[in-house]
Amino acid sequence: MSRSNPRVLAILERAGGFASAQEVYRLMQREGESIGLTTVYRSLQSLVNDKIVDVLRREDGEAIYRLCGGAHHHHLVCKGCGETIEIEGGAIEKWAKTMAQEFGFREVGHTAEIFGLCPKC
Amino acid sequence: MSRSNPRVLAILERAGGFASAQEVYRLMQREGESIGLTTVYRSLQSLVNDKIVDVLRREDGEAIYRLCGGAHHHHLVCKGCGETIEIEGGAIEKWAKTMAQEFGFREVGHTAEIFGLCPKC
DNA sequence: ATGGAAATGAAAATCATTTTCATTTGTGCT
DNA sequence: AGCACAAATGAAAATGATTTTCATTTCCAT
Ligand SMILES: [Zn+2]
Ligand SMILES: [Zn+2]
Ligand SMILES: [Zn+2]
Ligand SMILES: [Zn+2]
Repeated sequence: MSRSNPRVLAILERAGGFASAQEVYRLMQREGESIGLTTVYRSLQSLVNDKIVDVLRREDGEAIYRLCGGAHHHHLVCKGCGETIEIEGGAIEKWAKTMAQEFGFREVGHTAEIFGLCPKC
Repeated sequence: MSRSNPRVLAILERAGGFASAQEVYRLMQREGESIGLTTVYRSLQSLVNDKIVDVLRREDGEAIYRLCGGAHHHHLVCKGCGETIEIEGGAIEKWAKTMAQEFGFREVGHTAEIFGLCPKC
């Protein structure tokens, strides 16, 4: 699971930072790269494990993979063109901690995304 | 899409407030209710349209349906037993608005969930 | 060069969800 | 009651993403 990773990663970059497994596969085909769909899935999974890419879900449930800096952060996503901006959690970091504490939850994590239309769309 | 809705809704209540379509179906079977899987899907969809239930995604992408009060709110979910607590967004609401504004986004919405282990788990 | 481990990919298997379509049910009218 | 027509239902097939299987290929160390 090593020779393919860089190739998949390169495509993901060229795709604008995010794409589904199927899309990565189609893109690679179109560019004449030789790779199997299975390997695309495996590479993406491996990149997720290494925390090099981030995975989340489209509305329809399809997983999309996204290049991602290492530190904890959140996203501002354009519903129109898909552009993704990494943003700081700011106030919600504390909010999440406080809420969890209030109800006695342990091993807490959180997700938070903002979506809308970017200036261009 | 009317005779089934109340039955599906009743099951969802008895299930603790949330379940996937497949789970609702299995539960109804087990309780001797006569209903088709297709109808379960359709009823849930209809309940979502009427904003009586809320739909979101499990980690694995399966859609789960959840009884839900009408007002805007967020959730604190137990990874162990699935218990869900509705909570206020508090600081998040302003955070989302501010962030969106800063980048010139319009028609903004947001999602935020906290997950962890509840006191019982 | 040789053997074994890791990586690959085609094809089959899974699984949730949607679509199709024929049948059943409900409702209003005569 | 008898009839007509629309809405609701559900079984079975289709779809589509993801995973599993398994035989083959590629690496790498000896
Ligand atoms: Zn945009
Ligand atoms: Zn955060
Ligand atoms: Zn719990
Ligand atoms: Zn909110």
